[in-house]
Amino acid sequence: MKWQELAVQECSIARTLAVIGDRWTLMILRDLFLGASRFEEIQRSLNISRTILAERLTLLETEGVVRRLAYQQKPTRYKYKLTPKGIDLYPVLMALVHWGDQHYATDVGPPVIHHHQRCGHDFSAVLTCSECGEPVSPYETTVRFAPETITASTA
Amino acid sequence: MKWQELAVQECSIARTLAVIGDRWTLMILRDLFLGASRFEEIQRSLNISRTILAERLTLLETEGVVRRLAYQQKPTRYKYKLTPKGIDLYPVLMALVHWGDQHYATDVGPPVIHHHQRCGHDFSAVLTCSECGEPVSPYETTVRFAPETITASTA
DNA sequence: ACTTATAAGTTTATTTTATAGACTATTTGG
DNA sequence: CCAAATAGTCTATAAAATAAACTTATAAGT
Repeated sequence: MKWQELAVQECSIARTLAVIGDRWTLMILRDLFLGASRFEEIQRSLNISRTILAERLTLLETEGVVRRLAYQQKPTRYKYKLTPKGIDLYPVLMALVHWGDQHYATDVGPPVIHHHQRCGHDFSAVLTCSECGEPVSPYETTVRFAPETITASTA
Repeated sequence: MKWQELAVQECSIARTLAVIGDRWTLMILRDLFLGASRFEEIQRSLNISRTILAERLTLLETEGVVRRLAYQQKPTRYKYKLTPKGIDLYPVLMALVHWGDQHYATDVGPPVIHHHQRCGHDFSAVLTCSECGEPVSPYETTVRFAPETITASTA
């Protein structure tokens, strides 16, 4: 199977990865969450190939994850801003951060500290159940396939 | 910058993506979470190139995300099993699922349903604060860089 | 007016990675 | 002896990534 075909799989992980699952897109999204918005800004921050950056931003815009906005005229120049759909990726980024903090922090601790203004504490991401609010571990969950869908190829 | 160099960045997202951020690894991990363990099983499920699968599994083993275990002798054959470090990726996978369910579900609903045995309900992943237990939105958080680390190149 | 600088890309040439499919080694079953 | 199964490896080709130069439009400095 080629990578592109993931988009039409009957699996939410596959469909998600078809949009953000390549080697640089999540780094671009990190920068956008940290406040970067201009092409040059992201390019310099990541030291990424301009070709790749342009292509990825186009895909993200096509998918509605970012919006391309003119921030000046003469010449018209554009910046990129997360849409609500893009902001919905926050839990993905925070889950990645947390795993990195858990398993790749050095002796000086995590490189970036996240602060929850509402409660006033530095925090890390915890996955909880939408129904009972408790933390969820994979040992106490089960999975079933929705009956109306074809799942054989993705099971 | 080349992809490999992400591993030595002062950023937990970069370090995490250096391990699991390529186009197929998260799909392989999905299969492992769903109970797949043998090479042929994963290869057939994803219809992935055997070359890539072998290389990715080797990297995951090197990084301690999976363990390679002999499940028979004569000939010795191996299966792959998530380590505790690998199981710690559960929130990442669930965050990806949730975003896909939110934005790419068809009219028949999400293709896979997750059930929380402890509370008895079908659930979706909610990101909460480790300190106050409340759901966290990016609008109510701030970020700061740990003082001991070099952050200029990753800010 | 001329030169330099900036921003947001695009183009080109080269290197690296992905992909499909054939092939290998080892054993069991018929 | 032949076929089948498993876990890979090898090879040839296609696709993607990378670095660096180039483009277009404008403003600022001398």
